[in-house]
Amino acid sequence: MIAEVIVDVSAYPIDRPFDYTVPNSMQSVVECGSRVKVPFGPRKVLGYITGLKDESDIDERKLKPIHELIDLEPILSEELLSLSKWLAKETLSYEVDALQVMLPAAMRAKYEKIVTVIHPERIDNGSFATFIGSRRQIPLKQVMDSGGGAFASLLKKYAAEGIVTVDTTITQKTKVKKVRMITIAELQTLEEVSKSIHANAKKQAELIAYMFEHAGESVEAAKLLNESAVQNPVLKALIEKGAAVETYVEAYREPDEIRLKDSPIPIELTDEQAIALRKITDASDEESPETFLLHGVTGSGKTEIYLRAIKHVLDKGKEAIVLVPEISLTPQMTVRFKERFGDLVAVMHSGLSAGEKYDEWRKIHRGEVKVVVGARSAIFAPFTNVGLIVLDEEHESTYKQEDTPRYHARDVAIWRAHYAHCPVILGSATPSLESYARASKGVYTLLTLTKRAKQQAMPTVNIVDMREELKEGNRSMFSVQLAEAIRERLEKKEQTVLFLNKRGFSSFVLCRDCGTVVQCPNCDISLTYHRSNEQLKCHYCGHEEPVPLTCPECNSEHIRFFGTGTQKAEEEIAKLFPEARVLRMDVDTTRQKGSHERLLRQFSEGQADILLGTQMIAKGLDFPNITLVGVLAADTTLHLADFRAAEKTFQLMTQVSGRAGRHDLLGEVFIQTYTPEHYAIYLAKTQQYEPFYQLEMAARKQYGYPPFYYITLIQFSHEDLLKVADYADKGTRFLKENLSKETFIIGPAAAAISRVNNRYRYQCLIKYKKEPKLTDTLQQLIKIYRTSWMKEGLLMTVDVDPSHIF
DNA sequence: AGCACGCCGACT
DNA sequence: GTCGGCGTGCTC
Repeated sequence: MIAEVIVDVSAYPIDRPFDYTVPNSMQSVVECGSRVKVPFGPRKVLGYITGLKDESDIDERKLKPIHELIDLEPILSEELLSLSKWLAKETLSYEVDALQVMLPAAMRAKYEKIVTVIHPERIDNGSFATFIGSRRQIPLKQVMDSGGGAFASLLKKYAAEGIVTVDTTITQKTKVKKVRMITIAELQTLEEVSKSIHANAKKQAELIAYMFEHAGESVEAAKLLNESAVQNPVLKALIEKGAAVETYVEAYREPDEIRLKDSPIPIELTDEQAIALRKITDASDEESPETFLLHGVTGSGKTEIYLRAIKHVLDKGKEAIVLVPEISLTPQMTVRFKERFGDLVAVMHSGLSAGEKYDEWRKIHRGEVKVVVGARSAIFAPFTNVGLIVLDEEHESTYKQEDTPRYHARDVAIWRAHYAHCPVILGSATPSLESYARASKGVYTLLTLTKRAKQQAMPTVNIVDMREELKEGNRSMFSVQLAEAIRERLEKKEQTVLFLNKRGFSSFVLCRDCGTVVQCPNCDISLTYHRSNEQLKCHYCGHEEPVPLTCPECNSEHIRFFGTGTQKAEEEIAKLFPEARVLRMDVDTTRQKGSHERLLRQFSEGQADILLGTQMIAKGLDFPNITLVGVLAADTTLHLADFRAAEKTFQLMTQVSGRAGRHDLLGEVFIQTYTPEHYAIYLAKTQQYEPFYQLEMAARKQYGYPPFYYITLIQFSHEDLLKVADYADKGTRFLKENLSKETFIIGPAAAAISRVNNRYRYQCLIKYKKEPKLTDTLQQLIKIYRTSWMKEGLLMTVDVDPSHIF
C-alpha cells in the first residue's frame, strides 16, 4: 500500500504530495487525514496522509516507508481534506498551510534537536564531561548555550567519531493534559501495609489513616495530598508498598467559567422573527444549502433567531457552528449560548491558551459538544454532521485572515454548507455591500427585521458640525451640546460611552518654526505621542523614542502636539468634569490578558461614569445604564485611502449608536464631525441602511470597486526602493501580458504608507468581472517570485478579495 | 525550508 | 595542510 503525504515543509517545490510505502504493521490502521512522521531527505518531518493507493508513479525502490503513525483516528475528515484543497487553490497558498490552519496550533509539530550520548566512557574528562554528567539525552540548544561556545566544536568532533549523535525529534507543541489519579486499596490490603510501616514514619501513618477512611476510592493526587496534608514522597512510599495504585487519565483544561447571570426568559418571537426563523428551519428540513442574509437593526433579536434555529438542527441530531467577530468582547453572547445549550457548547476564542484551545478542539472532534461558538478559525470545527452555520456581524473585516492562507470565513462557511447540505445565516445590522448586493440579486435570501424586539425606541442621533463650534470659538474636542449632555448624565448617575478612533495622546508632533513633523525612522509615518511614559511611538513597527525637547531639524523649542488620541481625551475629560470617573479602553490599556473583561465588568458594575475607547468598544457592549454615546471625531475612518472607508464609517456610526438606550432608558447619540454633509455621516443619523446602500453602490459602480468588480491586490516590499519599484513593474507587466483586455490593472504605485519597518512598499490592483485566466496567471507569477525574486530579498503577497487596500 | 555536498580562502 | 565560508541542488 502507498500513502500520499503532504509534508510539513512550506516551500515551493515541496508543495505537492509525496508517496510513501505503508509498513505491514500499519496497513490495517492507516487512514486519510491522519498525521505521520516520515523520512524526508536526511531528516524526519511531520506529514498528513491525503490519499491511499496501491501503486505509485515513482520507482518503488525510491520510496521510503512511513516512520510512525501519529494518529490512530484521522484528525481531518474527508470533508476537511477536500476543503483544504479548495482553500489552497482559492487563496493561492501552500497545501500544508491550508491543512494546518484547520488544526489548533497545539497540534502543529515542534522540532527539537537532541544530543544523545552513545559512548559516555569515550568522552575526555573536562568541563564537557562534567556538563554532561550522567545525562544521556540533552537538548542541543542547552549544549550550545553552555560552555561559552567551546562545546560546539567538541560536539562536532564527538559526533564525527560516533560517540554522540544529534537527531531531530518531533513532538506536538502541547500535550494532552493528564491528571494523576490515586486509587486507594481495599481495607484488607491497607491493614497489611499498615503493619509494615515503621514506627518512625509518622507521616506515613497519617496518610494510611486517611486512606482507611477512603478505602477503595479513586482520588486526584493533588486533592489527596492536600486533604491528608502530606508530601508527595510519603505517598510514593505507600504506593510502593501497595496501599494504592496511581494512574494518569486524560483531562481537559477548564477555562475560567463565565458567570451565568439571570437573563430574561426567552420571550415570544415577533412576527418578523417568526417568519425569518420559519424560512431557515424550512431550508434546514429540505437540506438546502441556502444562504440567508439576516438584516436586522440593533436590538431586533437576531441572536434569539440563531438560538432557535440551532435548537431545531440539534433536535435533528446535527451540529452548529456560530462565528462571532472577537468573542472576548462579547461575553454576553457566550453566556446566552451556555444558558441555552449548557455543556453542549464549546467556546473558541483568542483569550484561551494553546492547551485550552486544543482541549476544546478535542471535545468537538470526539463529538462531546454539538455547538461551537468562536472566532474566525472556528469555521474549521471538526464536526461531521453540520446542520447550520451562523456568521454574526457578517460585515466585520476580522472574518478575513490577514496572513496566509488569506481566507474569508464567509466563503468557507458557504463551502461547508454546500458539502453538508445545510443553511448559512449571515447576520448584521449593516451588511457588507457585497452580501446585500447578492441578496438583492437573489443569490442569498434576504430576511429583514425592522423592529426592535423589546419595542424600545431607537436612540435620538444628533450630528454636530465641529466647524461651527470652531467658528464660535470652541477649540476643545467637546462640542457645547455634547459637554452639556455629559454633564446631565453625570447628574442623573447614568453612563456615557465616548468613542475615539485613535489611541495615544496626539497624532503628530510638529515644529512651528520649520514645519518638521517627527517621523518614524523605519516607516513613512509620523510618530504618536504617548504621555503615560513620555514616549513617541510608531503604531506600525513599534519603534519608540523619547519626546524631543527641541526640533530635531532646526533646534527650535516651538514644538507642539497636534491631533487628539484617547490619552489626551482622557485628560480633557478630567479637566472638564473633574468629578467623573473615567475608564479608558484601547490597545494600550488592554494588552494584558483578561484586562478587557475586567474593564468591561468594572463599567457594567457602575464603577465608572464614562467609558472612553477606540474601535474595540463599538461591539457587544450592552449595559442598561448607558444613555449617552458620543463620537468625538467621526471623520477619522472616513478619509482613509480605501474604497471601503465610507462603508466602514457608516457601520461604525450605526454600531456605536446602537450602544445607547438598549433597555428601558431612552438613549441619545452625538456624532461630532467636520464633514456632516457626507452621506456616511448624515445617513447614520436616521440609521437607514437602504439609502446608504444605494448611494454607496453608485460610488462603487463609478470607481469600479466591489461588488461591481472583483479585486485582487498584489503587494511588493523590499529594503531597496529602486528594486521594489523594478519588481513591481515587472510583476504588473506580467499580469498585463497574460490577463484579458477587459481586466483593469491599476499600478504599480507606492502604497499609502510607502515604507514600513525599513521596507519600501509598492502595490498593484487587479479589477475584473470575469477572468478565467486569473488563478493560472497568479500561480505563474508566484512561481517566478518563489523561484527567483524571493532570493533577491523581495516580499510579494497576493490577496484575492482583500479586506482593505492600503 | 533544511540539510548535505562541494569547491575556494585564512589559520594552527 | 585543515577548518569553515556559503553557493547549489534535492527531498517520495
